[in-house]
Amino acid sequence: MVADEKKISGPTIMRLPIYGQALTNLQEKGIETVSSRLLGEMVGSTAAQVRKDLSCFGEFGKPGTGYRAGLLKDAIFRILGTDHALNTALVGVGRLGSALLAYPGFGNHGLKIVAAFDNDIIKIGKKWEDVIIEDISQLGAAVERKRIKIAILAVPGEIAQEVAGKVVSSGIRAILNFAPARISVPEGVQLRNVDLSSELESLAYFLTHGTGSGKGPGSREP
Amino acid sequence: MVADEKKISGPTIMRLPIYGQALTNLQEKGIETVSSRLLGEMVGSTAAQVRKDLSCFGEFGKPGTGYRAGLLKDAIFRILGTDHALNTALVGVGRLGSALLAYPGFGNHGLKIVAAFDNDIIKIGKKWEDVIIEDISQLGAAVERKRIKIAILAVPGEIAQEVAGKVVSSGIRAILNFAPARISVPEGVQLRNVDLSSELESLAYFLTHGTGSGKGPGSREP
DNA sequence: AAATGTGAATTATTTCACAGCC
DNA sequence: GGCTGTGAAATAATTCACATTT
Repeated sequence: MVADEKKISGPTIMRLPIYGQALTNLQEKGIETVSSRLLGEMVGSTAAQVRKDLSCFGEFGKPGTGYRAGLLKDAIFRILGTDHALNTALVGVGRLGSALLAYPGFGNHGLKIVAAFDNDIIKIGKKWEDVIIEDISQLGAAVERKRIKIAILAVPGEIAQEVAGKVVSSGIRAILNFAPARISVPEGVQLRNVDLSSELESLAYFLTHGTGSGKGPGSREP
Repeated sequence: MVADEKKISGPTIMRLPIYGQALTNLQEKGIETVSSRLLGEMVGSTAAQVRKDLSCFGEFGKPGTGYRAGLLKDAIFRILGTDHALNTALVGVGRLGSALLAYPGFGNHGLKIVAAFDNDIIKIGKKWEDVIIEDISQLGAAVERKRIKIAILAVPGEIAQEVAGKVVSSGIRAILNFAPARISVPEGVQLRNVDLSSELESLAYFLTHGTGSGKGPGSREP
């Protein structure tokens, strides 16, 4: 709510969670201060990149000293919006879905899977990691009752588009899609596809064709 | 082996698998020809982008007609290197790992999970999706015997770096890392991190701060 | 001395626009 | 008429270099 953020570029935003993760690690080790150089090393980037990214919002670094890990971490999660509760629904409790329910890291910060849906009569009513699986028809009601803001889609590719439609109808405006299929959503709905096959296939390219690592997450310092 | 590829940029390579997927869909429907406009729509991009990407290698499009879906698809998988066998090992058969073993799409093209490893004595020797789980100590032998080229890491974050070391020692030169931790590898080893928490967190940003969708996979036409 | 923040330069990527082909 | 391939323009992102602060 405070008016501080300037304008943050796309790639920078994709890196913020990674900085947040590294800062959390540092804090757990009791380290209170970190330089852009060290932070860059931790996340596989450069000092200059880190400073540019971090210069977007406020001033959390002191020349000669570095950044205050705690303050910076809090600021990052505040910018991301994960400092307050952001309830999430899992749609599709198959193998991948149930793995995501238990994935460590999804439970951190404001993000929390508070409901799970499936169309398999066998699964409905069962409890999985503290969440009772409901029929997909209950989605709309649950979204309202539990203030769900984000849906994680982990359904078979063939029904992904159909299910995405139901998700959008229920009022959800952000979808993280793990289904091996492209879906389309109306304007105003945020969509991110995590395509596991694509990741593997593009990795194959870099394996056979020399070095270069592309620019996806990962890589080594220069 | 043929000398045709020009120089393909990083972002283009990340999109090739997605084009490949779309072209496969078209081919299954019996559609033999596709325009850059339609292909762009299918993958959530623009016609100009598609043409630029596809212009990198050879000429598979005919003015006035479009691209030959079949030929283009084959060319893409040949460029990616997934037209011939590329054996893959899964390391870590926990919830996420076993979901990946069964993930549809990983079995397609040249990519195939031909071995799985874990350190849990209970799991070792069991068969999961046609693959017998072996002790991690067998990794080196299996890499040589089965010509394994890529490792998929799905182990707990705390041991990810240690396991990555073993993977590299075994001779593997490409790692797809699903562990919720950054790992570092020697130069010459291709590394790609798939950080599920980061994806969710950056999606949270775009949810709260208006539209813009970043530039990760996903988005809508202009 | 060490490290940030930032304008400027460089490099990369996307978009445009149009000549040439079917 | 519709569509590709591509050089040129525009936009975006990274890297550099350095003035400034602790």
